[in-house]
Amino acid sequence: MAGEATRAAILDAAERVFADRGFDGATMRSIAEAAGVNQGLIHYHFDSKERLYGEVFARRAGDINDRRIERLQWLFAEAQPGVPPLEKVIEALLRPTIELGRDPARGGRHYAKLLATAANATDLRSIRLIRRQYDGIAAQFIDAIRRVVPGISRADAVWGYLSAIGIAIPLMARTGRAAELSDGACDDEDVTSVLERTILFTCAGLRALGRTTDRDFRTHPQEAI
Amino acid sequence: MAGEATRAAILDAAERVFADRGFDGATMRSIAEAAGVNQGLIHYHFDSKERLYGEVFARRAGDINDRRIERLQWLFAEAQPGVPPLEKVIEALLRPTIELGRDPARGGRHYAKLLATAANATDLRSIRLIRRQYDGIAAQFIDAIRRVVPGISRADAVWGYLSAIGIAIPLMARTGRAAELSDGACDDEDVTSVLERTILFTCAGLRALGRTTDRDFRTHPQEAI
DNA sequence: GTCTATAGTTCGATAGAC
DNA sequence: GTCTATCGAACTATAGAC
Repeated sequence: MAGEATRAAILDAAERVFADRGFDGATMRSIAEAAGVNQGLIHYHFDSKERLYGEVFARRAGDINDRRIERLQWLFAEAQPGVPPLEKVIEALLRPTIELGRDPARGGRHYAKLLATAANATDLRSIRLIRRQYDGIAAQFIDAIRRVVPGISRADAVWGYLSAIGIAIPLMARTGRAAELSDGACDDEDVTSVLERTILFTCAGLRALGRTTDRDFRTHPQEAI
Repeated sequence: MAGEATRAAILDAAERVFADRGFDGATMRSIAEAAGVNQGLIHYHFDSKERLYGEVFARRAGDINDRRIERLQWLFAEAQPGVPPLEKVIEALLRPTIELGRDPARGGRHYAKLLATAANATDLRSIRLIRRQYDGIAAQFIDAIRRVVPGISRADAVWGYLSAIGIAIPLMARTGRAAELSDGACDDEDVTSVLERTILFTCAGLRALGRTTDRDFRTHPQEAI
């Protein structure tokens, strides 16, 4: 059954081309060329460009989110009857994606670029796609943050979650911007170092939100800034 | 001289259409229609789609960055011989963009969406464009962070700056995701509230980076996480 | 399943009247 | 400056042979 291998080759090629040029910038011709097949065959396997795009996401997102949830549930199970440290929760959220973008063996690097682009894109197609794939996991981690950070409000847990994701997204894309702005002092590629700094930064931010209630903001807006 | 008004109308329309559909998704036809002019006139004023895109960015980026630098220099001048609080520095960085995206009177909302999309895009066109417009300001704020956060390394200042920007970018786009994930508890549109939380979160993260040196990371990677 | 060939659109850009 | 009209190229998708 050569069909499955062909499907995978097309998905790999599409992932790479979509990552480099975006949905509208990518062409079925260039994807076909990159996959070493002809254009008609892509339509045979995936119907339309739109569906192909969706399948590229679905293939990876399921895997990553499974690993995140697995880590998260294991953390809470092991910490019974207490709760795990915040650092571990944030690590469970961020490590799978950061690692995927830096895995030299697999094509995940391209998916990481693609996801980084789509996550902040404002066109309806991207927004719907991201929501479908990632809103479920967001709810679970927001809930976990609330259980682990004492005194944090629901709203602050949501803001904190979105901040963590906001920090992590450009890291996934490995733009090399940190290395550039630091004349090489920052190493984009070092998973351990990147992850440690991100976790440190994010947890400090979340705990600060937990220490400050909403009423403080509203009552003393001038002093709060 | 109706030419200038026409130019502005085309730029406004292009800003809106590019923000909604991206560079490749936007068409010269749709921009012309949105501007109330014909397609040929756009080429008369801006030569090509590529140049039009560049001019849309240049028009706003200069203005925003001027306001950021103005605030920053004023802060340091006023604090002499000391330095201003970190909170003020981060506010100077973030307020102009957050406000622009929420200004109901001007078209800045569309530019904010456009910038959010381009900032994390991985195609070469977007990367070059962002670097040209924003690398200069980045260097100045990284320098300011180093002067204001005691004990922070240059690398951590760069990571911290990029984290702050990473958090702010999705806020600019006003996707409504926070409101959605919190069942309305978070208000994306409230500039004051968004800015206060972001500043609180970011400053806590930066100070945490300042307290932890690089050597700690490398020596005890297990405990650090 | 995989190919070639092409239909049917839509694109960016230009020529030329006014 | 602004318009109409259109060129040539590129696009997605499909039809049909093998």
